[in-house]
Amino acid sequence: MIHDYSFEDKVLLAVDCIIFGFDEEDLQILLIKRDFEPEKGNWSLMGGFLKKDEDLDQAANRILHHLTGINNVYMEQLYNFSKVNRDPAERTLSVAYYALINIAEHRQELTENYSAKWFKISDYPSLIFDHDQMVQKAIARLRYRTSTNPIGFELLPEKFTMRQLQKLYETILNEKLDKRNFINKIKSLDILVKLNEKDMVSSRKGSFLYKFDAKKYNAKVEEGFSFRL
Amino acid sequence: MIHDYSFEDKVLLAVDCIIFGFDEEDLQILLIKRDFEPEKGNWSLMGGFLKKDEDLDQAANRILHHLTGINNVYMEQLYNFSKVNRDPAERTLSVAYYALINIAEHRQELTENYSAKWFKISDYPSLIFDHDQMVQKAIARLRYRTSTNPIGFELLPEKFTMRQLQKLYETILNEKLDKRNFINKIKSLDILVKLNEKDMVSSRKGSFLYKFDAKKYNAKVEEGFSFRL
DNA sequence: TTTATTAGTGTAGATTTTACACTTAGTAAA
DNA sequence: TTTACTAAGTGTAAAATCTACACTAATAAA
Repeated sequence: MIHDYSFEDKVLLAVDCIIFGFDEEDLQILLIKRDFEPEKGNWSLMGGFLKKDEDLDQAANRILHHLTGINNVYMEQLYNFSKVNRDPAERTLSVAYYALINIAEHRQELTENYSAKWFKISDYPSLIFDHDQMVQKAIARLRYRTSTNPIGFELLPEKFTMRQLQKLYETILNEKLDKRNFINKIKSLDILVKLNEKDMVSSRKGSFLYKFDAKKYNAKVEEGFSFRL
Repeated sequence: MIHDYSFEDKVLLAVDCIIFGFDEEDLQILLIKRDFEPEKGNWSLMGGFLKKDEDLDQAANRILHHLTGINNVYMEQLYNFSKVNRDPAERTLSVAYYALINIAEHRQELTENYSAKWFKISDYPSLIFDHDQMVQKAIARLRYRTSTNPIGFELLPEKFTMRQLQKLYETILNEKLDKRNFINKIKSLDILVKLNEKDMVSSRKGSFLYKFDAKKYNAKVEEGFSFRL
């Protein structure tokens, strides 16, 4: 039984972020080229180290903000990766977080001020250390989470079309969905508001825009409703 | 961009284990009375600190074995708890793991050699630090995991009756299940073997014993089967 | 031999999921 | 202004799954 903490080993704790975006057709992740050794010049998740006066959520937000200028997005802790030699330079553990970004809203700030680059999930370079494993685990978690919570909307503009939403789920779940069945399902959930506004980009006819109604959703949850796609 | 790791803060990393058992009627957790300050004399999860030459899975197994004599059980990393003042004595983070134990098989060694005690999930003392939160999160994860993976069997003896299995799921999911529907569902999964043996304890008639057929399950998974209860 | 107790079994109705094809609205080109 | 083009939008029948429900069977103890 341990009494005196001072005999215990301390470790460096990194926080690495899998940042997801969605752009019309593809689920994407935001990567940076590492500019220091080891693995200098190779692609990497965004990361940093936990400081002693912050918790992990704060660290993840700080790191995301520092490297991208982005604030206030959906983030969730994923897993603590701890293999002894995962970082050849020194013993570090890394707590992975994933974040959901609305690409369109943040494209400017990202490309103007930071050296990050978006890659399609279906075709991204291999990453340093165990970062590939982190991405795979993040995708699995994202699949589960988007099926049980209405967080997919975080990846879309505030106003979106049914086709965008469907395409998003198809991409995340990696399966083709039937248009009518999908719309019927979504409508039956009754957590969207249909706007009197059309998106005219995707077709001549134009398609109606919808918004996620968070207030309605929360009220329904109070009454026992649970989202399930 | 960080270059020299030596300027970064290091932290103490604890590993705490939520150890689940199941005993006829109730889901239980194994707790110990803390015998050092702070919070001496209060009930606590089993924990210890990560050593620099082991990964978290190893640490969790070592701690479990050291405090209970138990080896080779199902364990899964849960979450990394990191609130700055969660341990008033010193800044520590804690990675929670949960374990599934077949109580009957381990009762002897536990009560003979160690000072741990089983408590019903429905009625256990309040715990030190953020350990109550850990337990709640572990229950939620257990609920999800047992619905999507055949790990419930880890909590039962190798040979078990349908009623035991049903009672187990009822307890974990916290809802009453219909006997016939449950059995039909389980049978349709086709991953159990019925033995020519009866358990005569629970009734005069006796009830047939079953075993989980891991080989068959794995073969089915290969072919695209997925467990879902 | 009777009694008491839990094990074990099937089905009809309700609900949910799936598969599937044509019309409409609007733009752009002729 | 007519025509052609493109993606949006809509409903239903069949299949699959889920749910509710009650009696008989086997055995040990009295």
